[in-house]
Amino acid sequence: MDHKRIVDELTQGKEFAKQLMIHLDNPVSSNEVQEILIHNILNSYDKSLSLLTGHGLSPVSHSHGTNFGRDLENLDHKDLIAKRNDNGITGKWKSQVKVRGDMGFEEALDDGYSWRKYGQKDILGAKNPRGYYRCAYRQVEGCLATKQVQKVDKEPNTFDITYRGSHTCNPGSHQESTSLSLPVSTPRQETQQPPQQNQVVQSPETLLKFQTTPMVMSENLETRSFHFPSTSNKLFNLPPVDDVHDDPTVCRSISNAMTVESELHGVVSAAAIFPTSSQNVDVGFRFGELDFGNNFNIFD
DNA sequence: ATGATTTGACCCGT
DNA sequence: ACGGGTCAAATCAT
Repeated sequence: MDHKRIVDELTQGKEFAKQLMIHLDNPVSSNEVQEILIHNILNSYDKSLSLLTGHGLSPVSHSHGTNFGRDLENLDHKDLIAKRNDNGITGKWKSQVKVRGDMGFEEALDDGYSWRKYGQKDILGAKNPRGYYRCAYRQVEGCLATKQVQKVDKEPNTFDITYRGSHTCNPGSHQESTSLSLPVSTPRQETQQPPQQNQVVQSPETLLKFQTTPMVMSENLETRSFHFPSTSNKLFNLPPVDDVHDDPTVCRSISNAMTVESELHGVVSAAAIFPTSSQNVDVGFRFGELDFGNNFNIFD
C-alpha cells in the first residue's frame, strides 16, 4: 500500500531529521555525515512525492544507492546500502545494508552498539554458522534488540547482518561515557589486539567517524530507528579461515525508537563486505549512513 | 573472581 | 519431524 509506504517514507525522513539534529548538536559530528543525513531527508521527500504522484520511481536518482554508496565510500571507505523489502509480511520490514571498505571484520561488523553473543547455529544450506547477539544492555535496560551475523557463503568478505527489534537502551546512560565503553567480543585465538572486553576504546575521532545513524522504520506506525553512533576502533587480524563466529560488535546507545512487539519487530539486514585483501586492516572504519529509503540489495 | 563466549540441549513454529 | 532461535552450564579470557 502506497499510503503505508508514504507514511513510512515520511517517518524515515523525520527520523533522519532527528538524527541531523543530534549531529548538529554534536561538536564532533562531521559535515559529511550531516550532508548525508540531509541527503537522506531529501531522499525521503522525493520518495514520498513520487509515491504520491503515482510514480514508482523516485525522480531523484541519487536515492538509488549507487551514488549514495559512492559518497559513503569516499567518506568512509565503506558503503552502506540499505534496502527495505516488505516480504509481504505485515508489520515487518527488512532492510539491508551493504558495508564495504578497508576495515577489518570487526570494524565492519561494528555498528556502534554493544552486543553480547548468546548463541551460534549452523544453518541449513549455509556453510557458515550464524551468530546470535543481543544488546549488551538487555539486562540493565531491558533492551530487546538482537542481531544475527552470518558470513555469506560465496563472498568470503561479506556478512549478512540482521537486526531485529529496537534498541531501547538509554542513549544517555552509556553514550556519554565516552563515547563508549564497548564490550567488544574478542576473538579468542586470534591476535594481538589490544584487550578489549568492556573497555573504553573510543577516541573522539572514532566517535566522529561513527556518529551516523542508520535507521529504519516499520511498515506500521512505529518508527524504528537504529543508531550506530560509534564503534570500536580495534585492530585485528582476520581469521585465516572461515570460521568467523566471532564478530565482536559493539553496542551503544540509541534512539529509543520503537516498541518491540512480538510480531512487530523491525528487522534490518546488513551485509558487510570487506576487501579480500584486508588481512590486518587498520581501523578507519566508520559506519557511514544508511539510506534506508530505497535501495537495492546487492546480495541476491 | 568476574564476565564473556562456546556449545549442546531445549523450545517453538511450521 | 525439522529448522531456527534461545537457554544455560561449561569454558575461556582478563
